[in-house]
Amino acid sequence: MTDRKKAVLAAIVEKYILSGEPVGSKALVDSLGISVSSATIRNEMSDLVNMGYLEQPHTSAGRIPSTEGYRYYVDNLMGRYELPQNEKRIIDAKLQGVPAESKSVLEKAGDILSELTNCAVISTTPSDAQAVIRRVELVPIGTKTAMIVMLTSSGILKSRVCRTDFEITLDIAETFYNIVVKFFQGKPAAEMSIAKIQTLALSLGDKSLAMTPLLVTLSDLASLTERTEILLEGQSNLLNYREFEANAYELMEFLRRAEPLSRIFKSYTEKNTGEDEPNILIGKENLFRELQNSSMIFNEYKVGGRECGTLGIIGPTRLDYARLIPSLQYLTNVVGNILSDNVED
Amino acid sequence: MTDRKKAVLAAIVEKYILSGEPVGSKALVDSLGISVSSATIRNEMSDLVNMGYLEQPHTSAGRIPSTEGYRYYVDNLMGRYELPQNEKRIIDAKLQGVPAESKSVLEKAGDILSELTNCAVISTTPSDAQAVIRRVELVPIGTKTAMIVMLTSSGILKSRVCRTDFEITLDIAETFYNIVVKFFQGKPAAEMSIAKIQTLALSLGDKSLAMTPLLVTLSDLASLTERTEILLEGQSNLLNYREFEANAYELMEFLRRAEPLSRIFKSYTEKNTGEDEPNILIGKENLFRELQNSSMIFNEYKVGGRECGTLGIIGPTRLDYARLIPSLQYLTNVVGNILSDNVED
DNA sequence: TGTTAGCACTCGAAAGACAAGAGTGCTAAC
DNA sequence: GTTAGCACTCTTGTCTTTCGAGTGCTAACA
Repeated sequence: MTDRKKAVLAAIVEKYILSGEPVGSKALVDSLGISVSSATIRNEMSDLVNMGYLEQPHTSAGRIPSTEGYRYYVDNLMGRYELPQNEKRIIDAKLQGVPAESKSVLEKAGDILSELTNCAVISTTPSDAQAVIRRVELVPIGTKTAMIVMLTSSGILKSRVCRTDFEITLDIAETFYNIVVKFFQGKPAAEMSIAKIQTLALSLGDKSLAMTPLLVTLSDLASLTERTEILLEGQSNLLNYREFEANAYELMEFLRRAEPLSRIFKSYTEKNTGEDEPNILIGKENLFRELQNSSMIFNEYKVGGRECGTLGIIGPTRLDYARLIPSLQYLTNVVGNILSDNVED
Repeated sequence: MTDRKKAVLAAIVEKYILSGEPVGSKALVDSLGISVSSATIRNEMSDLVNMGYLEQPHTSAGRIPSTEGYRYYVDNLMGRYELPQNEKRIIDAKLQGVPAESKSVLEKAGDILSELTNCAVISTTPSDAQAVIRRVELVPIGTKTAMIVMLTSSGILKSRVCRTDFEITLDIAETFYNIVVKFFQGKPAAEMSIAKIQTLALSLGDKSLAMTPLLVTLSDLASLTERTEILLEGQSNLLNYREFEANAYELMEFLRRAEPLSRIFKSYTEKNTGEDEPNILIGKENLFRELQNSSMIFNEYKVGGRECGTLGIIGPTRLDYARLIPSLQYLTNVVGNILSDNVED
């Protein structure tokens, strides 16, 4: 891989990212600084095709980068930028005053990022399989209705309304708190299986009937700390790319299903060696057929020093990787910081 | 408008709804029970064009219903169906076990409805300009963080996390509750303007600084009871209709903006004379350009006997009105009932 | 007066022909 | 190793032609 080949590949990738049209040798010579003829470049391009970095849609069209070409570009050729200060300030300003709930923060962050990138943005709400239950509150709403609020050590806050057939008396509330202190507080949320809850409820004698719905709701909440919810923003942006004209529906349905995405995220989160680099999946590197002419860039955000959620961009393979990565990185950082406030104190 | 004309119009509308292709005289004769020749039907069709109920895309194509044609069909010709019991049961089953929060209920309902109709579904969270604050709770989350939960007379439940720079002591909490009882409880949520809150906070002397964020959050919550949030489900369904091929992006962005939609809903809710009929807006009857080749069917759901939110379907003008209306009606009913449970007691 | 058969006419969609243009690959010369 | 030159390939756009579905009209009929 000579230096000139690298320059040619980089130029083709960048030109194609901008235009979406196959790049020809002549147009390339102009944009490339070097003063060589188009024929020379043609030879280089032909080599790059043989090496697998470029492909031609048909004989007489220009070349477009292959998955491998993008990969080489991203790994070796692409410049690394820092997001300029004023962009950062704009993002900060937009996130100002967003309600502290993780979902609101992520929705807003996704909104900002999708506008910034013209791509679809996916994010997962914080989840933590190791989370320990820190605090549980029972908030009376009506005589027979209460809201249960649960906070974990990792700052995950979940609440749900629970409706029962019995009056929630002070006595019931007290029993509930006793149980919480004895069996839940300080224990891993993952241990609160439905089965456990049910045996526990049975042991309560005459209070069992009234307590069961409360405990079941609490166990639901506990199980939510493991399960992530997937949020999707700016999907309509995808409609603006020629490459999705044919199968926009398929792609959007795939994104809506959410579950495969969370599988992808999870498998890469586990692999992750700890450094703050975003994961990049280009074109055919995606195992799901629906994503094979898309690229994803995703990055985990840290709440209280621990990775527990993901923010990602999905678009066509010709993403402007160099520009998007710093945006994504900054936003994951900011999101992590905002959500970490829940952990403090 | 002779009986036969009515039959012809109805048949054309129904055929077109099914196929999306202009309907010709010959094909029509077959599907129409009457034994007349295609020439006769052609005369009728020609009349219907003159009356404004049909239009032809070009001379040698079949006819398609105009906005007025659909309108006449919906108002006079369309059969009225009741949703069959087993469909109802399926819907009920799908809504079983959904968390009682209005947003979760509406999301699920939208999901069900969009799958049932192959359309996009929009819904608004309950809002009530006349709502009276029934109950407010301060839930400690951390030393400096609390969650404020507010319940209105109409069963609207809102909560938000509030982070302060001061420790939320028992004393502060007590002061908060005193203020709530004195100034908020039993009062209309709409009266809690920021200005009022600020003068109130100022009068608190040395506690003012600690109380302000709490009161501001509460006032935010109060203002949320008036403002509706718009939820959108199944938008990708729209991509399956030929009529949206060209401007899917425009339509989806319009739906995403949400605000114009809520204006539409509001203006029709006010007009509403009280009977439980869904509103139907067909094609050009929509004032927004982006909706002029779409139709909307929407219906208000009642919480505690009072209309306070909307559930609606958006699709191409050739909606299967007769089939969709009962589905929509049933779902608005069910949603209303589920959400009304929050009001009881 | 309403209905029908017959037929010329219209128009769009599909298929084919053709030219233009962009880009390539190869060869021979520098 | 580089370059100019040139024939070749393949797409895109335009134009024509053909085909067929569907209409509108007229004249005849019940």
